[in-house]
Amino acid sequence: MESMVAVPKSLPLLDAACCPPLVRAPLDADTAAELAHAFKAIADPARLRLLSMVAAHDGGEACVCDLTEPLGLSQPTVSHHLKVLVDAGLLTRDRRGIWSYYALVPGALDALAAVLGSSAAPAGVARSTG
Amino acid sequence: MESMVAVPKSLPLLDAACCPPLVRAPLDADTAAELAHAFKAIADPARLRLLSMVAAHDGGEACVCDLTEPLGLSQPTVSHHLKVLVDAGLLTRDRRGIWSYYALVPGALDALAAVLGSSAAPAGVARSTG
DNA sequence: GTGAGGCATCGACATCCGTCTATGAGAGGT
DNA sequence: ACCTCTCATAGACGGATGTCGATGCCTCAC
Repeated sequence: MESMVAVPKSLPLLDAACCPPLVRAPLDADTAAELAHAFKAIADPARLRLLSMVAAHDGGEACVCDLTEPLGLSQPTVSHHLKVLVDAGLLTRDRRGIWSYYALVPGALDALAAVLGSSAAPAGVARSTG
Repeated sequence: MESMVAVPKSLPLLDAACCPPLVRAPLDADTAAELAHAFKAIADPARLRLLSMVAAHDGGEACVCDLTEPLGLSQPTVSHHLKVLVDAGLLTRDRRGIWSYYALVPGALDALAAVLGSSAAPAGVARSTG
């Protein structure tokens, strides 16, 4: 059983947790599990580099062939990491011809940042005297 | 678990990466590894709950005895997770009497959030002189 | 139709990680 | 001095994770 593919949904937890950072109130077990799942997606050197490489690439998108060499990992491994990021709702996949172009999901990283930061939240998020 | 002694200090990587989020330029392997190490610390349900419970606790600090029961994990496991968070520079430990009080490191989570947020780098994260 | 190129999936392997029980180290009270 | 209480550490175990090579699928060119 592919235990890791059990996340077809995007990031509902971020919608629910966009405003109250985890420093405001204790997290329940379920919310913590979903948040941890999202953070696990970015808690890997290869995936962090993939995110930054995709974001910094020309046009804001990149195909696997653009990422394999600079990352120094095999093509299947890169595809695996990209799949994890897509499943986590952080990347989108757009297949054009024989190439798969990956791009950042706008606001996804910001949503994660909003959970962590009490003051680094995007505009509009209330900021209390914490 | 001392084999991961690569991060004995606070979060130097965050000082270096506070301004340029990962979406600005591709991360080098070394920076990515350090960032991943920091995110791994919070990429766990138990540790996320610990962070929130400590932050929301009376006085902004809590001892192990306050955290074990609501977390539903054994005391050694809780101590293990707290150690990971302390090693990651996210918590401080203050031993008073027979109790160990843990508290959030101010700005630590904000620094991590700043790495993620692209447009969430607003009028500058308040970085008190540390 | 046939071949070639790019990518996803499969299966396997080594390692890491979270959890437990058992035990050791300090501090405080009687 | 002794006991109790709190916490940290040690050792062990099962499951999750990152990586690879091999293979299959799909698209395009000829």
